[in-house]
Amino acid sequence: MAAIGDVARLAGVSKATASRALSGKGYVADAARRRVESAAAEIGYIASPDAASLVTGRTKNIGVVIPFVNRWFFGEVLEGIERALLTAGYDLTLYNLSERGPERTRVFEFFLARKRVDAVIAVGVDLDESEVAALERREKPLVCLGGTGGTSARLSVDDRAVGQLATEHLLHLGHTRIAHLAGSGARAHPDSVPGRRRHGFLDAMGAVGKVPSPADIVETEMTMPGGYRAALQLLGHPGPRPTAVFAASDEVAFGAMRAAERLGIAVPRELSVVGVDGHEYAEMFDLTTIEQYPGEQGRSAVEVVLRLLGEGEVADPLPDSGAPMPTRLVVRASSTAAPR
Amino acid sequence: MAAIGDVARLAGVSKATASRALSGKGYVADAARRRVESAAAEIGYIASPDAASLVTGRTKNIGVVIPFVNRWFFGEVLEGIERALLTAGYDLTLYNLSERGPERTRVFEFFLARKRVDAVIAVGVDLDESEVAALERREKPLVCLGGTGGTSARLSVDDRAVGQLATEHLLHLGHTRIAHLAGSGARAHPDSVPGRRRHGFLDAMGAVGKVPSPADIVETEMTMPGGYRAALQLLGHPGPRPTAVFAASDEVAFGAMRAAERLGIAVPRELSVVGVDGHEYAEMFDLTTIEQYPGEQGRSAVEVVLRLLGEGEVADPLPDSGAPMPTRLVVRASSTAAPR
DNA sequence: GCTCGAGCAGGAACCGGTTCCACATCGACC
DNA sequence: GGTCGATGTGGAACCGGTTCCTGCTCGAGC
Repeated sequence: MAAIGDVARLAGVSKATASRALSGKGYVADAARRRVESAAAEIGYIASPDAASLVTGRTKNIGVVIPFVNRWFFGEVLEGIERALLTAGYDLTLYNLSERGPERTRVFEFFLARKRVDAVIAVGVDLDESEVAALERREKPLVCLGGTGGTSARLSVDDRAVGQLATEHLLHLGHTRIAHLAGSGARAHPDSVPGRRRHGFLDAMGAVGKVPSPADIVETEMTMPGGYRAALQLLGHPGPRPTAVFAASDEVAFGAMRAAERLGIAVPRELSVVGVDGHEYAEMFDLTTIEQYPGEQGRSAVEVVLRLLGEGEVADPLPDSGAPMPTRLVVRASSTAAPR
Repeated sequence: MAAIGDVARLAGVSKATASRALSGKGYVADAARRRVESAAAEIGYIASPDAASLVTGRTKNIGVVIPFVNRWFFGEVLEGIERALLTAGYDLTLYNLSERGPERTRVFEFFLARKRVDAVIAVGVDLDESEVAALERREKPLVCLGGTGGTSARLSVDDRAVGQLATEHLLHLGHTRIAHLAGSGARAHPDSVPGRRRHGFLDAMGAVGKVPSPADIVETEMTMPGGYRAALQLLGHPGPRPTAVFAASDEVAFGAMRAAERLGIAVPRELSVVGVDGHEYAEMFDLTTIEQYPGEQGRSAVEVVLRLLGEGEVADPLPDSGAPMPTRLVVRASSTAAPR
């Protein structure tokens, strides 16, 4: 394989000059630069990132830790991150981790601690102190998107407000008994995403003097089958039922709609359903939802990471770092309506 | 940051011995090995992969090219690959590429051609010669999972047989007019996955002397909304309709079922639907499907890659390299039934 | 005419490992 | 007792870049 020494020799300059010519840093005469460039092209020279990393300490590679790739929100975030990194000339190393365990420890202590990545983006991960410490010890910038833990840069939507808004929408329609299909751990971890959404739900209910019965808050895995099972449990028994459901995600909402159909409950005539995400299927299911823009969120996370690494114009204004990411309520009449 | 020289000094040995002790290669006295190990632990030494790669030429990093992360099949494959690589101590660098274009060229010519990855796994990508050549030039092993192009290692299910089996199932039930919701490009690219499934469909129909009318084969994006729109087009008009549909994927099938519901067509009484994939939602939707096991497929791809890289026991028998990956027909009575 | 700094180029050190080679020791075997 | 192979160790070269430092040229300014 061609090395930079070969290019230099062919161009009749030293390695130092060839390096400067190709990287564009430092003084190089135009003529020399052109000779180096054409020499490089001629022998198909491609620089070894390893050698460069070794001396510069930069790898142009970002580690991304994400618990699922196959849930819509996470998949979209990942795609957004990937695209943004690629256009910035960065690689993305993927670590697909969910539950705590030896594997997860190994990734933080070993894989991420090596010199391989310049920084880490953690999406929807609840980090504990030791994990954050492992990164800090190696001075790796960390950007968190959703999830909890990690002190430095953090991006997220205001999940409490999201839960509140969704619930208020149902209240405005005149519903009085509203149930919540919450994500698992919502009660146990009030700071987690499901916890915050549940909190918003309770706030909105409390504001109009309602205290939901415990049976009207069901926790479930945030997937379609999870929503399906939870909704069967919530709606499947005889006797009075809630007339509206706030589902912690669109996928849960789809499952709930499917369960309602199975139970012969008409949506929205007998049951209103609202979700969260702006899932690409929401339109097809005619689901009222609070959209968030995961692809954009991923892109923003990359922006912040690059800024932390000192890339891009220093003059670039920081993106309102504190402010929550945008969301939008999208009402679709065939999933939410006034109660009978 | 601690370097191997520091470890060596602390242990009272040379760099060479420290390196041998830590890598386990070459002769090292037990006592020395223990001293080196405890010295390394004491100062929290972690080897720099860049330095090691520079001299060994191995990066312990595999590039994965995949067109979508947010479709079930691809997400599962990706998860399977990730897990298998992680346990083998490899990193995974993700390239999320679909359409041909300058970006895709850039990835093959530049990102993948550098020394950063030891090998490439391409999932569901139709590679052209120049792309394959770019990898061969750099002597990077390439394993393909689905998709077309690329001569070396290739894993896939027998998609023609899958299409045939699905269709035969419907024929056995007594259906005579069967439609096919095909993936886009099925007709134009007979070697692609959708093309092969369509081929199997036509074969099965042909074997009983039927030639489907062109209107009964609709091509669509292989997603739920795609299946929905295609099914509306197929079933939405007045007049006689097909009594069964073979959908090119489960997601398409879900969309079709949703469309049927919207049109007031009862499944399976008036319309049988069969899909392909074994999607995690298939059980909930009670969908008859031909399961394949994308997670397993990803794992197998990793196995092959590692073997090509000379990892693992040389004695390991090759996994029946030529044979197609397994599939299984799962009949669920509430999506397929005999016609009225 | 001299000084000074900008522009340009090359030699050499260096990043942090791995590996080749030379050398030393020691027990076994003839 | 001498030869041989297995075992163990260290010095030094090397992988392929980047960057520091030195030195040269040349035009501008005094």
